[in-house]
Amino acid sequence: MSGLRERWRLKAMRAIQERALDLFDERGFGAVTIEEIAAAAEVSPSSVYRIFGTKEGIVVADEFDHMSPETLESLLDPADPVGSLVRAVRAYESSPGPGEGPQTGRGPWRRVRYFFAEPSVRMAVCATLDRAGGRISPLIAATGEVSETQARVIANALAFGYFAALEQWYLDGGDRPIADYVEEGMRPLRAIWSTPAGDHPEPLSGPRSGSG
Amino acid sequence: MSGLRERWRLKAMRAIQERALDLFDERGFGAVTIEEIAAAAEVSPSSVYRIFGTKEGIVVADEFDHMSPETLESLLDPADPVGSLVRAVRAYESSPGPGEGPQTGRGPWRRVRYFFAEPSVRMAVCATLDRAGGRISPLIAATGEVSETQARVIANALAFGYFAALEQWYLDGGDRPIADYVEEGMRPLRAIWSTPAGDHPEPLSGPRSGSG
DNA sequence: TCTGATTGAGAAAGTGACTGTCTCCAGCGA
DNA sequence: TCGCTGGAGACAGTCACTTTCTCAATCAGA
Repeated sequence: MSGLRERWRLKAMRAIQERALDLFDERGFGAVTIEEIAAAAEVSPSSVYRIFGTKEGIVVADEFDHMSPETLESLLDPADPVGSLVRAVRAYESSPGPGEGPQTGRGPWRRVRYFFAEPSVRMAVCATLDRAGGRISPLIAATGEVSETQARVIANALAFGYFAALEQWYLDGGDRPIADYVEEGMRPLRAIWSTPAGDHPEPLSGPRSGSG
Repeated sequence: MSGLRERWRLKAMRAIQERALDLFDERGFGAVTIEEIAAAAEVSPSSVYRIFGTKEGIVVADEFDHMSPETLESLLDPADPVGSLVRAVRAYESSPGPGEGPQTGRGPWRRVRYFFAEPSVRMAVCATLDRAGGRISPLIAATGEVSETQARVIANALAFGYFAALEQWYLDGGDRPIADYVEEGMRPLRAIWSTPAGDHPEPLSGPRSGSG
């Protein structure tokens, strides 16, 4: 396993991201072309597109998109999605190396700045979250506690609630754990699960409902 | 008031949207160029960009973006955001002319198909909802019932919850009132407001909290 | 180790969305 | 009626992204 080709790809991926962020930090996202990034990373522009799809993809590098359904399922407890999200964020946050501050240049959080500073990147992040919601909702629906529509609503609330918390973290300067923001910000959502299940579903059925 | 220039702009706007949707329906979103749309609407490509900004903008035509802060504030009751959203949707739905089915070609809902069928349009819709969330959240925060982060989370839950309901409506074929989907889908979110206020806030404060 | 099939990187040309800039005319206020 | 101005059109340029082709390197089988 792990053929040379895979290795090359991984190496190129890192190189492109690092060099691209260097250039972005230096001259701004919009002022850097894919061609320049490719040159700096010593790969061809084609490879950049093969690996990341879009310019924004270099920054977003959708982790959720590449997460296997099994991993996602094992990560998300449908009975306590907020809690599992908080735990996941906390685990992720403490993994690379503690003490390395947010905007200290390095670290995986250097990217996050562009999530909120660059409109097109923000848009790409929203698209990623949207896809994440689409993957989460069936897991929520599988519990049978809520209708399909409600599962979608809840899944989106989770995905974009996380985003909201992340933005607040960013706006505050990024020097507190993100997980704290997620936990605090999403506390109201927990009321959903502390409500008797029977109070939610009542799926669409019966006569065509009110305003016809 | 209502100078000729305004008139021209409105007329052009309608023409562009109508003709563009005709072309999209006929040959697909991706296969139609701005130049063709401009020609069909008898305006210059520059005007298309001046009016809609992007190709996707022709379809999305962000109503929320152009809503004045006052209108938004009068529309949204921070004490019952879900309820006011449902009411707004119901009002909007019954306004143009009842009985005109969704995918019967005409009607304002012809556009919605592209929200979900065309990825780039979907992305633009997400961006619009994201901006809507950004405008809603201060209204939620103004109540003082929740922290700023929580207000952001809730605002996003509302905006993208609406989107989720709309998608379900679309997937079901679009022959029931959207408001029904919104009402049913967002029912769990109402639990947020039926929870004693004091249970939510507890804003970030005190010692730098848990994991440091 | 050699051989053939396959995969994937690079090269290059093309497309079209979007951005400036300029000109000019028509609408608006005096 | 007469400037003034804002906005529409024309146009050239940029660059993200696509498509296609070629070729080298990798991997499977003998």
